[in-house]
Amino acid sequence: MSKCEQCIVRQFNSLKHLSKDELIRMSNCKTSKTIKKGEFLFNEGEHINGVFCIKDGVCKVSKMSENGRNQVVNLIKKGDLIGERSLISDEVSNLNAVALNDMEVCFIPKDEIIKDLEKNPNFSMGVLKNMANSLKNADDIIVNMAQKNVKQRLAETLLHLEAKFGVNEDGCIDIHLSREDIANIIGTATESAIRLLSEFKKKKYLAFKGKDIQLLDIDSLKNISQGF
Amino acid sequence: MSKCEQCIVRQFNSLKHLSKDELIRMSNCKTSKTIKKGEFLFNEGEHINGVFCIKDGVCKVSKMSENGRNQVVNLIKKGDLIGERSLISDEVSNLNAVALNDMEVCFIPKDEIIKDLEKNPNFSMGVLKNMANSLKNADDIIVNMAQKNVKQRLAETLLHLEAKFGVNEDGCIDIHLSREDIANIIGTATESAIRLLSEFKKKKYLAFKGKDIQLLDIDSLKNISQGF
DNA sequence: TTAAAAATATGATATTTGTCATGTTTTTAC
DNA sequence: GTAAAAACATGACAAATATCATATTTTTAA
Repeated sequence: MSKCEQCIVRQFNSLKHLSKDELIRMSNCKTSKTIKKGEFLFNEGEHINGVFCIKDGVCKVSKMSENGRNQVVNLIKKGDLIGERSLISDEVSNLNAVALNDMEVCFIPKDEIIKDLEKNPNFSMGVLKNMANSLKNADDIIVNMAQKNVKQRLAETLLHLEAKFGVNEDGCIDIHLSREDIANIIGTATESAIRLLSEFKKKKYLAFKGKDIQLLDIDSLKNISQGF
Repeated sequence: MSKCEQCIVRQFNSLKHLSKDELIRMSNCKTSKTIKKGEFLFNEGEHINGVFCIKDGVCKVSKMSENGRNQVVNLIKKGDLIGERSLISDEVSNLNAVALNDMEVCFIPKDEIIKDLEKNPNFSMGVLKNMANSLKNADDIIVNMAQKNVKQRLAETLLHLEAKFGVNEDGCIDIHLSREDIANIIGTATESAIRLLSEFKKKKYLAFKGKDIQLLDIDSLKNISQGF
């Protein structure tokens, strides 16, 4: 089993604040898992009791609305931690997480990390900073959901996805999402998302390569996202 | 000037984890302020550099959307802390806060609190728990904004307001919000909010007393909020 | 490879919501 | 107390979006 103290992935999240000793202890109690595309990391209503550190792959974090539709609230990628909230509150998860492609993750049990959180102020400040940042993002998303129309949100989301996942050798946004996933991110019907993507394609703001999306006219998309 | 160690308000927020010594030091560097209805606690783009502890009154926390409309993301009341994020990141505020009625607040400078955060694990865990909770709420709001229609969101918001602020001697929700405020919470046009409130009134789900709102048929409102 | 299933696409239509106009009521400031 | 401003209210209409139907393409699994 790989060793946390030698793992580069931890450099990208709050685990970078842990000392070598703390990492060695963590290594001894963590478990590594492979999660296949489409499988769950965890489900709404489950006790997570630990933190997942994503070594590779991407998962979507979503929640069922009372209307019976699924809303994607976050995409988590290599280097991210997920489940930090389970460390802090004893409640069951309010979200579920599904792998969008094959993933390599490590699971670190809650009990182990809690000690570090209490003894290592650098680490707890790191976790706090991370949460503060997530909270700020969440506020921005709330404002966008509440105040922007579907077209604006689609443009915004496409720009955001390209910024977060970069482009592959084809120039396409380097993550494969179904049209339904995209609709569930922006909070609209799948048909509406498809229609608007077609419109954007017709206007040459983007192109489809296979099912992936290449952004062609960033400026226009920015303008649309801002309501011009 | 009143003393933090004798102030009951702190029992309602993470400051309850501070020791007597820490509170005495805090007392010596805090400032008390009276904020009149309609005045700002802070504005988008400002460096806050500290935390406000609300001794009395209510403020709305909002953010301008790129569309030029105001979105209320939170209501903060007696006992709450606001500005915790400023402790953790050095960025300017992304939100602004306006008093909805006359307020009594204490301002505690960042430098003072940072020390406690690093030295008192109970306190930092308390702040973490608080943030974790806010984050969970934010996720719920995102899902509601994205998946519920305006009528559902209005019903949901009315129930939420009554749960948070209780009812006064008239049986009305004990907070005065303008129709515009309500519209800015649910993310709709003021006219739409007014129209739906009138509809709810006509159907006897609620009544107006003066400008305040009394919920009459909680069950129906719950059903509406859930899409029935 | 091939049939079945899932995803994508698009039209037609109904519903929801926003916008503009206008009038009334309430609040504010002098 | 009164005039002006703000808040509330409602109608008419336009725009945005959801829903349902159906066809095509792509993916999956045997």
